[in-house]
Amino acid sequence: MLQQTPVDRVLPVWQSWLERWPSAPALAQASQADALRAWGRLGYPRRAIRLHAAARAIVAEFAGQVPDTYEELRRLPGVGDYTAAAVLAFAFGQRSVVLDVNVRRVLRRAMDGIEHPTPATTAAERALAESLLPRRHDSAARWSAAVMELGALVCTSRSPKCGDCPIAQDCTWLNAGSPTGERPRQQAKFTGSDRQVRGLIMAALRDSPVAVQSIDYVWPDEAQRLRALVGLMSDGLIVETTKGWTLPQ
DNA sequence: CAGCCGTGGCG
DNA sequence: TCGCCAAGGCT
Repeated sequence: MLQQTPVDRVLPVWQSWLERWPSAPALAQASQADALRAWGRLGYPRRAIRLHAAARAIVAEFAGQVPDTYEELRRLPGVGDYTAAAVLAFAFGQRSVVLDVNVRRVLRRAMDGIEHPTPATTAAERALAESLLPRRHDSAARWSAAVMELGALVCTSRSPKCGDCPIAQDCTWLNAGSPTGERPRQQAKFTGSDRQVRGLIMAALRDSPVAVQSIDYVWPDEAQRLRALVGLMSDGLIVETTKGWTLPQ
């Protein structure tokens, strides 16, 4: 849920989700449609499908127990480098290099003196993080949590609160006068995009099925609407039934 | 590797 | 108002 989504927005959904499905086997028994509805408006609904699929994989391949190795975690749908590393550190207390956008930004500024990290994680960056990570396992997980928090609350992308920063004296970027760097990546416009159309379709189907001949009220442009429907279908987020378009059961 | 995938709050 | 950006992952 936290992938590309602020903690404050995730928290209420996460709580009700775990109340309803407190374990992987519990989630595995739910329908995809129920998972998608419980996901609500968190965004990127493919994550809900992947989380649900991961729960079923955990049941099928790991006897219902979340695996505790990097390789096994990475086999689960929706689990990439960051998520696998985070689960190892924060759920299992292992020493793993957790490189999310917050950690990357803090290290970039403090150590390299550059405002923004590159779009993709580099080998040098990984080596640096590894060299800074405490050797003790419990200290390592605590360090990662602390740096992530520092990046999320103080060393933010826009208007960082350097006055509140505990490592301000040692920050290369701040000591260099906080030079403006290049933007990491520009995000495509959302209004009028296929993403918006997909979101509108998903929002409608979370409430109830929509008859095939009635779906055009969601978005007038037929070509774009069709593109969104085909995409959502191929992503396994919607299906066409006798009742019309619905969430997958 | 670049492009794509939601949503909402904030400056 | 509107662009920026958020505990990434996948193709």
